Amino acid sequence: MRTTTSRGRGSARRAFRRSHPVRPAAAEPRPPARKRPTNRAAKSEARRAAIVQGALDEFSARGFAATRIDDVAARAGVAKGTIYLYFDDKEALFREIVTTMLVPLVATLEAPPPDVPVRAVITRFMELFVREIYATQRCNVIRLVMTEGARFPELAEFHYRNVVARAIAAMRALLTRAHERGELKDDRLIRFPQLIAAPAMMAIVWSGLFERFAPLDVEAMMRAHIDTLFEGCAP
Amino acid sequence: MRTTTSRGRGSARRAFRRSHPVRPAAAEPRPPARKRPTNRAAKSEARRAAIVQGALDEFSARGFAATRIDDVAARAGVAKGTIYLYFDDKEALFREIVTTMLVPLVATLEAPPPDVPVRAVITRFMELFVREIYATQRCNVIRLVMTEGARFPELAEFHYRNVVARAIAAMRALLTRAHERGELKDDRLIRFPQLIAAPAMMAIVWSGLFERFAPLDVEAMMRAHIDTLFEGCAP
DNA sequence: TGATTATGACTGACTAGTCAGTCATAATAT
DNA sequence: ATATTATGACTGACTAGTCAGTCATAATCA
Repeated sequence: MRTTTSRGRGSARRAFRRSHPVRPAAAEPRPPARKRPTNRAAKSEARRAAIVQGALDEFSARGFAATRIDDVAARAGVAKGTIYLYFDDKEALFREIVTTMLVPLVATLEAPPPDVPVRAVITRFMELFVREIYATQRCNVIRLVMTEGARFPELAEFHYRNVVARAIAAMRALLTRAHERGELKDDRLIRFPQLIAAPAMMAIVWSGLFERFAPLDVEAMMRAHIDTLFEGCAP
Repeated sequence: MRTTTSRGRGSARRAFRRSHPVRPAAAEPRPPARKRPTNRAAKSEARRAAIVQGALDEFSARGFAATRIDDVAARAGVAKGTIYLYFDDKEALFREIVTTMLVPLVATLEAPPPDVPVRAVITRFMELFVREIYATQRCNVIRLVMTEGARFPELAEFHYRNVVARAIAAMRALLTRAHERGELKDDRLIRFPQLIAAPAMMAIVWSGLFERFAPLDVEAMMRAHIDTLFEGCAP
């Protein structure tokens, strides 16, 4: 089935420019604003969005390998061939989803966090996680990265460099300042910021596997996590 | 491709009994020790083991959907048809692996833990995790459950009931006794024992996705985790 | 303005290939 | 001798990706 790194020898090269635009509007060599420059372009953008949404739904429900392009097309209300006008192949479509859904979110983490107590900042992060990730489709996207990432090394690497590494760097900066201010007793969390995010990941995995018969109160767990993180459990 | 819940309409029913034995050796109605009571049975058991091992390798490397039975057969040094003598279908083979590799381990957790300080017990658990799971093939099996579980609801449920639920129950019992002994300041961990295991899961996911270019010192992270768990990070 | 031509987005039947599972035949043990 | 176990060529179901052709819309002309 050629699951990984597929590239049918003569794949839709034609579609490449469309598939990786730098936002077409800006890059064009000036078609000097004739009439409505929109109708065609607008429709195109809408179709593209429909395809991405359809693909996200299907990938979320079935995973990469088991998703049929025909089903994505049906969901997007589009013919199969149309998808190949917008995306090179199944894998490119998959990458697009992951990229567009997750990368923008990192900016939030990197925004210079106010010098309020770390605990307050981390508490806000956790609220953000619950509201903007756990409760949204982004949760599915992250789950997809975790479940399919091992089979798509470039995707995993891209995700690491553009999401994980940046998030960790931001977190480290924050923690380091807090440490200097004397808000942390040592550098444990600075060395392993993963410890802060681990329960969030646990929540995503848990909900994907066990939610049906063992629901989890994620908000409460996150609160318990933060309490533990700062106060510990020893009396 | 019929990834999920596949069952070619007329699948190898013949093989069912063989595929779910209660360990043939024990259950047999006494074949009263002729000469070598072994040759046939032993060979059979060896083949079975070879198949399971081959399947584990392939599934670990490629995931369920992308694994070809032909490759499993090749790896096991066996013809394709032979696999269907031992297992009903691809899914049964997959289940077998998960079951036999993980279930036995739970017993260790359930063994009445000595009434030493919780911290010591949990430290031992973490060492056990690193030595018996993280550093072994079991790590791949758990990763498989996490990555494929969502597409195999029965598998996820089986795994929950036979591994996760039992581990959590054992952990809760342990924590409750510790709480009564005054070793915990409140019931946070009792309500969310997931918080104890979260970094272990993080380690498994991380190693699967990012190990290549961002290795993680799991032992050190686990030590940091335990320190945090009990002492917290506030000065 | 309205008629005519050009464009390229869209379609879906089709190709080329994959792979789980079967079964007639062969090998082997008792 | 014959029951059991193993083999691997084969089948049939299924799907990613292609491409020749259609048609709504845009551009151009009269």
